[in-house]
Amino acid sequence: MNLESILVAAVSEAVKTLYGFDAEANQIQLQKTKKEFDGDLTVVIFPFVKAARKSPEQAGQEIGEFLKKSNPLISGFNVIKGFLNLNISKSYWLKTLAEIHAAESFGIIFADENSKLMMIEYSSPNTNKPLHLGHIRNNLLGHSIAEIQQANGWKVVKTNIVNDRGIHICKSMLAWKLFGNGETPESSGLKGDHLVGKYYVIFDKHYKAEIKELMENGMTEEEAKKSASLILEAQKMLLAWENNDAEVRQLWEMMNGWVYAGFDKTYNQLGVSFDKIYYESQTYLEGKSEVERGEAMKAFYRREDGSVWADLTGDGLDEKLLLRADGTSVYMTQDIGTAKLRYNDYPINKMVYVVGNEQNYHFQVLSILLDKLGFEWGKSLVHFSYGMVELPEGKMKSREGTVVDADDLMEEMIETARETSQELGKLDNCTSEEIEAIVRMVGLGSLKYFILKVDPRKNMTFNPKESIDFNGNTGPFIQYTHARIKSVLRKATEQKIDFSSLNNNELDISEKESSLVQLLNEFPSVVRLAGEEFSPALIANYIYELVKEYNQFYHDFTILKEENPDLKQFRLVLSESVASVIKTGMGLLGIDVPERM
RNA sequence: GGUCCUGUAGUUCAAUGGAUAGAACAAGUGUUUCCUAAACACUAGAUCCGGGUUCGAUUCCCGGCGGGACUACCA
Repeated sequence: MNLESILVAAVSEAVKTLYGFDAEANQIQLQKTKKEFDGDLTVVIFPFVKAARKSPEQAGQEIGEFLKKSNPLISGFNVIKGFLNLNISKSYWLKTLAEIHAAESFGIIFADENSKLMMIEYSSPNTNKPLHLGHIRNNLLGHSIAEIQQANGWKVVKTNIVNDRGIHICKSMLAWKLFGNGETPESSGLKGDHLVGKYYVIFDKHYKAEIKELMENGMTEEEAKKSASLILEAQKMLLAWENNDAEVRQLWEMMNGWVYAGFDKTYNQLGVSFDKIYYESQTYLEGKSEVERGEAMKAFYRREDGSVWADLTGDGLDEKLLLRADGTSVYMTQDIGTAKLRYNDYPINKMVYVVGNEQNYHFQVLSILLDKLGFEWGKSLVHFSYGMVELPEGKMKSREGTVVDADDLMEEMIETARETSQELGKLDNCTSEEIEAIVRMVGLGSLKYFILKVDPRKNMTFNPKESIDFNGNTGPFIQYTHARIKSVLRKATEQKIDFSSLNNNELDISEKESSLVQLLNEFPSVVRLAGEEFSPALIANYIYELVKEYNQFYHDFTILKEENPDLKQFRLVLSESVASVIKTGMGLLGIDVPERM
């Protein structure tokens, strides 16, 4: 039984004995004692004052006395207002640290054959332009959540749906065909995804010019948008693609090949990966046939022009297009097909889509459509909806060139890490390979932590003009602390000091030390909560707090020069445990920590 | 218009209905013969407005005001 449940039971017994009060579980509120007060854990007395018919102070005093007498874990207490602050015995914390230190993978639950399977979709890029900062948030969240769920005992399949077909792809293809003069990644020196993105922009430029011209000749904007030759050509291309036109398919394969090579580099740099990749081009036909099946079973209906729709007005929503009049598919069509294929391919217990909150409506609709098609799992899809990354001026707009490119940003962060390291002279004794590895770790660590420390549901702001900090609540701060601990441990090993376990369980350790053990002890429940809430931010904030506390300890106490060998050993064990939790926790965020920096 | 999200120091972020609303950055000041000063310490600074529920509300409810997203034969 853990400390909390022991105390809850003890408090329950206390109020029963003292006041004849049968407390319900949620009435016994145990919380961590705030820093400014003496104590480790605090019982909130207010729920009992009515039954006690005493002032909160008096009741707190009585309950405190009772607990202290009946429980050797409690070494003391004090009451302030309606709060009973309990001191937990030092020996308890020593025993706890020994357990933490001995644990194989503290805080982690491994999956076994009985574990349930969670499929997590993230990234889901379009193959018409390179990845940007918004995708970075998506990828980091998806990867981290997969790690966190795995640490909570789920079997996880990471998946990606590549939106490799559709009108937007045809736009890049058409522009390249018209204006590209055979340009390739090799001939241009451009990364493949950037090259294709360039033609997407070129399409848009020419398309806009054409619209403008048509409007000057008297068309309304709406008419012009529909009748511009470029868009008609792109639509024709999409139709040709769906009809397996050899030439279009060949162009498509070539350009997508460029993009995939580029994406692979970006994913690799970012440190994310997938167990199973689906391609829209391979799932949309399944979606189409599902839509047709839905039409046959009268879940959907066909309009006179041949387009197929779902009427969702009964669900409080609008009507939703599922197939265009020319028979081509839309985004929703393929998502239906992809979902079905996934459930065919895997025994999925929980399907999670990591997709931005701008698509809340889309997933609401998808869920209903799958349900209407008779899939019993339709309503159980989880849309993990995260907030947008905004610039100080507002949303990033690819057409206005305000996007922050993923490759550029990562490179900048690594360069900043390199400069900082040089200024501080931290890596003067390292080989160039080591330097490369460390500055990469630190640069990416700063970026990843910056993004993941924010509550995923909230929008966040990124200011490209102010580069991401390396001091304070940042990735490098945490990495630095880890490196410092490792440095001390290396020296201890050199000095042949044994810190493989604790020899003395009756040491008189300080408040700061016992509170560090207490904090370490919270790690498993933070991992549990992060899993339930789908929130890497909880892990990030926890690690920051741990590291901040540890740095105070490191500053105020000496480790290797401590004269009492048992105390020295305790501090080494404590330090090693902190380093281990930092490494594990940061690992759950997809952030590496260095041995030195 | 409709649906949904959101509003905390100058800025970026925290706070299972609990104590004097925490950090970081930016500003100012200090700490190094001592295990890595990418550290530590100190000073100053905030809950959009109005009601309600509660012993207690940043948190829950209602009404304003501000910001955002969605509401495409785009993805």
